[in-house]
Amino acid sequence: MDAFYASVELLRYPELAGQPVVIGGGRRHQPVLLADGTRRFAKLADYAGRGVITTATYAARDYGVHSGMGLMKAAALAPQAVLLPTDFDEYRAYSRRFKAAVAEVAPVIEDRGIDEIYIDLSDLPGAQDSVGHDPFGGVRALGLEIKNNVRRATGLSCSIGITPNKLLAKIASELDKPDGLTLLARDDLPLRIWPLPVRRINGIGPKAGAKLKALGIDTIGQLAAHDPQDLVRHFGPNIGRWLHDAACGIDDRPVVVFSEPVSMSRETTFDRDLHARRDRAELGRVFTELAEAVAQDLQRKGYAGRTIGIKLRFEDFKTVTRDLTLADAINDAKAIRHAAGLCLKRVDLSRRIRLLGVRAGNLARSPAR
DNA sequence: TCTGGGGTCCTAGGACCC
DNA sequence: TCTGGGGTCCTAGGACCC
Repeated sequence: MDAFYASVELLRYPELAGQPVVIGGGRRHQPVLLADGTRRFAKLADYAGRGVITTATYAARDYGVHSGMGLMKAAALAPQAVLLPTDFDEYRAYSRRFKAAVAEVAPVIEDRGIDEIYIDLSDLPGAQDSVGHDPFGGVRALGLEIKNNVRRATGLSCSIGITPNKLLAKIASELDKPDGLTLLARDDLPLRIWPLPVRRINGIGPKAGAKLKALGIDTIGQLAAHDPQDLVRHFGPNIGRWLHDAACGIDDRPVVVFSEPVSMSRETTFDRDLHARRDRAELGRVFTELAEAVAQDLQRKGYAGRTIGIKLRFEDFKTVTRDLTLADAINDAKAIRHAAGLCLKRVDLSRRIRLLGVRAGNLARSPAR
């Protein structure tokens, strides 16, 4: 989906169309409905806190702001941009709608979070057809049908890449954003994929990107031309081989239509860093709330966790985790809080705490309450 | 003006067992 | 006193993604 959260907000506030809009932060900057029927929106410049951008409209991105950027930093770049609070319930509702609209056309879908999916078109009637002189006319028609269905159901645009595998589809879907439809065959690799920077490969993040750059590898083509043995030397056998395969467009991962969850967690960043002793009461209260939230999530979805863990981030941004595996899976708030408390005892709390989280892993199905 | 929240997967060392 | 090879489970941290 294109700029998903921002696009959903534009449906609600159409007067913001074309303007730089940024989504992020807490509840404190709701739009206010004025007596004359217009709305007053918060500006990025008004923000104070530790939030980050979850999504920015394309107009806002022109100012150099992007998702993940701290709102205070973004305010320096685009002070007049409109700031809206994140409304996950609304985005989840639109997420369900767009996925249902796709499923009407192509039901083999892999969920990749709230605004992304992989679709397997290979067994769909017409997928292999050519239309006129276009050998890929069949899949192009399918792509257009999916886009139309999504727009009809949600009013939103999406971008689609149709290729022989998931790796290439992900890259192709981003080549023509927004409202794109990009078709790519194996033969297109040298011309369309190899000139792109290695970071476009899903799975090459900041660390691997920097390491490749240090080796003189900037583009996917350079990665494909590089000696695989040398990549194995620098990245280990698994990542080394994967890097080279990916650059050559090789990817045989199937579209996975269902997978069991592995863990469920809740975490929160405090408005100010808390001290284990001086802020003991507040810390304890939040800790209990997080345990209760995890318990609720588990119960609502019908799971219990045998491993309970905590996460702390300190004022210097160093992050530690501790976990504890029990004899039996639990999803009761009191039991989770107790196990998490045992974990907390194993952490040195001399630094001030920025973030606290509670996690349940090793999940097993449990009757929903 | 530093850096959210919810996830997955991988690695590596140690305990423990046969 | 010094020593095998294979396996599983647990814990902690880190890279990466949406």
